[in-house]
Amino acid sequence: MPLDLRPSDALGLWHAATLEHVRVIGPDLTIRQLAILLHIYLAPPPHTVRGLAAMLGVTKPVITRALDTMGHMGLVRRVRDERDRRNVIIKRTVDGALFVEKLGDIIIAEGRKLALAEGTGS
Amino acid sequence: MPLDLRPSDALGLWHAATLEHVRVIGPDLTIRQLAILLHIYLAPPPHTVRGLAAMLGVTKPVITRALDTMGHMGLVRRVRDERDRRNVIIKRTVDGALFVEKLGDIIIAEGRKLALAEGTGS
DNA sequence: TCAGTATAATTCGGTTCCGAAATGATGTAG
DNA sequence: CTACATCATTTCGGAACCGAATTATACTGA
Repeated sequence: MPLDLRPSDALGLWHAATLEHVRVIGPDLTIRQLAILLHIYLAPPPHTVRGLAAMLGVTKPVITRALDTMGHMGLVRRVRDERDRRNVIIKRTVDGALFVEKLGDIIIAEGRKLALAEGTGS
Repeated sequence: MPLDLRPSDALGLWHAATLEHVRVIGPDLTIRQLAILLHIYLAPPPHTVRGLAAMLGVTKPVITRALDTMGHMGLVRRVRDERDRRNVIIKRTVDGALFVEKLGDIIIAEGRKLALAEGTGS
């Protein structure tokens, strides 16, 4: 049951991984953009602007702007839905997958460090 | 050993908690600000601008601006160091402690949901 | 006292983000 | 074919953030 976190675990992990995120990845991603990116890569497709906006409880321009930025970084890709050309389908990219994988590595590494620190401490 | 996360656990937890963070807390905190805030509340004091800047690998103006914003939100407080009046000591506040606690609750709640979902799944 | 060092804050031009409202493009129903 | 509905995007004014350079304040040592 690896997800039954105690409060000190939860915040300690967030602290360590967020710190490492800033150090390694830098400031070039807001929390909203991160949430959108993770949802695109971890939730089953298809993903639309409207769907993402509803998911996060934000307006559609927020999604459009985030896709602009992340598209420019190569993390996501837009494709018109040919069934209904009003829709835009957001696709994954190789660079985006690598980015998400790297984030996962950071979290796991920091979690492991904390587990070790606790083990020696108690 | 609650922090020995598998890759799917780590990213799943990040996904769920970041999503909930955006929904509940909103956009009013950048990743850098979050890292600074967590460090102030989870690492032993005293905290100075210089120390925080070195910790995150950023310049001091980044910290100054973040403290301006978060100070205005009531999440942290600045106090001049009377020993060496060049230094600024960053202090915790009640509102900041409540904020961090709320974030911890979000993470724990999402972690518990994921643990349950895995339990039924396998 | 007077340079030199160290700390935090401020300024600069440029970029991005915010929410709200307006616009464009596409589909649907009468 | 004409309204209407539904998407996504663009525009607007205002705010925050970015890195780099500069300024202001305070300590230190000769």
